Amino acid sequence: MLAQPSYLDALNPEQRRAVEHGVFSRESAPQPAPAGPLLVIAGAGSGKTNTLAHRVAHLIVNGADPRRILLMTFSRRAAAEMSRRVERISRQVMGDKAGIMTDALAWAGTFHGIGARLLRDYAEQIGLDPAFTIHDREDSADLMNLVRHELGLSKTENRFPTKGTCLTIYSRCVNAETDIDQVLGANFPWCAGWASELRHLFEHYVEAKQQQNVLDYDDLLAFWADLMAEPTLAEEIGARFDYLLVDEYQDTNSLQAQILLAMKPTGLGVTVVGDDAQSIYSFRGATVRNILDFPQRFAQPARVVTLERNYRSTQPILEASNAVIAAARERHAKNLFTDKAASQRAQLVLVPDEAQQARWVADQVLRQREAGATLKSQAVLFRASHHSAPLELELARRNIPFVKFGGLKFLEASHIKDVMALLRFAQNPRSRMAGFRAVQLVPGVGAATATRLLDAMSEASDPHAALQSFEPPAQASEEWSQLAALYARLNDAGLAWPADMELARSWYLPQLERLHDDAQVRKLDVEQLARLAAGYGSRERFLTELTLDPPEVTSDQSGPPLRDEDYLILSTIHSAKGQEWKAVHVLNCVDGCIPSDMATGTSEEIEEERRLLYVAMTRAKEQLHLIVPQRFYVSQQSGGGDRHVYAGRTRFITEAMTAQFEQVTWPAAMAVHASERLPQAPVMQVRARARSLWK
DNA sequence: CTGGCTAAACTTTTT
DNA sequence: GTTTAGCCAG
Repeated sequence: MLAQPSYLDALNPEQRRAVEHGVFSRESAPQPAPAGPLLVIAGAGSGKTNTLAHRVAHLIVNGADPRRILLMTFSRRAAAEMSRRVERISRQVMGDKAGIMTDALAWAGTFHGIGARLLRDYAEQIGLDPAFTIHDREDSADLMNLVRHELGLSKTENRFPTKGTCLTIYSRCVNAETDIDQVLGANFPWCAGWASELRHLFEHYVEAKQQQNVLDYDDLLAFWADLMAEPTLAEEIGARFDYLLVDEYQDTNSLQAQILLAMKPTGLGVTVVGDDAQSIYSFRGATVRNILDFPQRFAQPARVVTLERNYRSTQPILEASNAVIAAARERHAKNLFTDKAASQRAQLVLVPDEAQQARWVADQVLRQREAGATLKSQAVLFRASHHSAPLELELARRNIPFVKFGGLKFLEASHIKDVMALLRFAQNPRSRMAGFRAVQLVPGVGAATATRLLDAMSEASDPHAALQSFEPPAQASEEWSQLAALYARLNDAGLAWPADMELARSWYLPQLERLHDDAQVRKLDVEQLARLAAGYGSRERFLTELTLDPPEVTSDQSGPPLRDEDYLILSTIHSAKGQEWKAVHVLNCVDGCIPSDMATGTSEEIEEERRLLYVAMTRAKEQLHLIVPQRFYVSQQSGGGDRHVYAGRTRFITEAMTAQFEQVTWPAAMAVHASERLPQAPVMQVRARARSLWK
């Protein structure tokens, strides 16, 4: 007989209720049928990840089959963290056997990643070729651009929306399951005049994807939903899992909710966890209605457990954060409380400009380290990736190591995309996007020759043979034959990954030298990619998983710091979700940055920006600094040249709320000066400009 | 037809 | 500051 399991002792009563919901402690498997649906509303820092991990571990310890647990998280990073914790908890009870059990927790990943796996399994049954490759956002945008050109939409009299905007609109329609007119009206009013052209464009975009046997991110969800719309398949797939758990449910969209319901129509075995106050992905179609309406989606309504005890932050930090979110227009009452008393309030730091902000942060970070805090226990958060640019310079100047999350990714560098295109084209010869990029690497081959080749390949029953027999222009023939030889070898069934990568790399390096002045730096990235490749089992897995879960760190630096080295964390607020640090610095807490001047169109957008600030603030355990640079250097405005503008403190911290903060002015000498100069209302001109772009 | 050039437009958050 | 459309010489 199992004793009262001690791993549950550390949980508070609400957490415990969530963990134990419907789980019967018994010595041996199997568990009885899973219980009804469970919704956990988990406030910031309330031990959400820990609770979910305990629930999974508790299920496994009590006989649930880990191979039949589907665990969906927001990123693969979160999935890995969850698996790690589940194993640690299980180990307390099961000893070494726990490792084997949790290794079997094979279905942990993102909605998109799980979708890709299921679609490959069931491809043939829904008319897909299982060799499909997956387009990342850039590939999707490029394909959209191609179609846009083919339809003559790039030279309309009034400017047609850019490829990125088109893709965003398309994606929104798919993810929110909404008609294009509605999406345009609600989110892209300046494009409303283009509705019929866009519809036409999307029709051809979908056609192009299908011809090329590629799926974009949206397809992974949409086709999964389609798969579940077929009753026999839905039955079969749903029955593969006893338990279905979803983290960060507030950031799922209606398509994801539909998939969830189709997987488990009764709600038996379903657990979702989230916090409506931390919903920050509506730009991606996420809707907070998913979590609010969840209890009523099933015949047997979900049990709701609310976690309000905060284990992360000190009382003053929590009070300041609560004050910010209390001003939200719509708020689902939750009162976070903590035992962690502290005398130090959150700081509101006034600095003259962004350069001084960078200096202040660097000083502060070093001071904390002197006081014993590692760099890794500190983070600098910001709204937009480029906000950290001056700080990155300052850190580099002072030799303070850092790692940046969010923003431009490793995979977006052109030389990395080149290598990926070479491999993707080998994997999927129907992919015009990959082929178009890959073959133009041959000197003397441009867009016209590439198109001629791709046309020949798409008409041929054997595209590989068509490539081999293609006749390039005379001046390219010698280099071409080398590329053709490369593809002959890449298609050899006997080739064992990662040998493909080696072949592609050795063919590509001479091209790299020819194309780029800074070939040496780029070469290091290509080598990094080759090292990464060795960690995957096959070419298909490498391409799929890298696309769905790209390395998060930028590679501009001389390479990511070594694992055991100490480094400061720089992150966009979005990428900071679910994380926590001892000390948090939030850059640019001014109107125009938070809220972003790109997101002040509707009150919904503004509310989301407020939640974004709340998410940033609630990452802090002991120290929180919101920095307010007063002067910005703005360049290239339509109105006339570069100039300085004065920015006001973010509107989300009202005058009344400033009592929650210790106000600091730096350097001290500017204190008097600053209070005279600080305008009450925001005066950044960029907002008007941004709006006028679309008028 | 390719590839180098200039002029002009654009600039959030991410699976 | 960065990407893209368009032009033109070879």
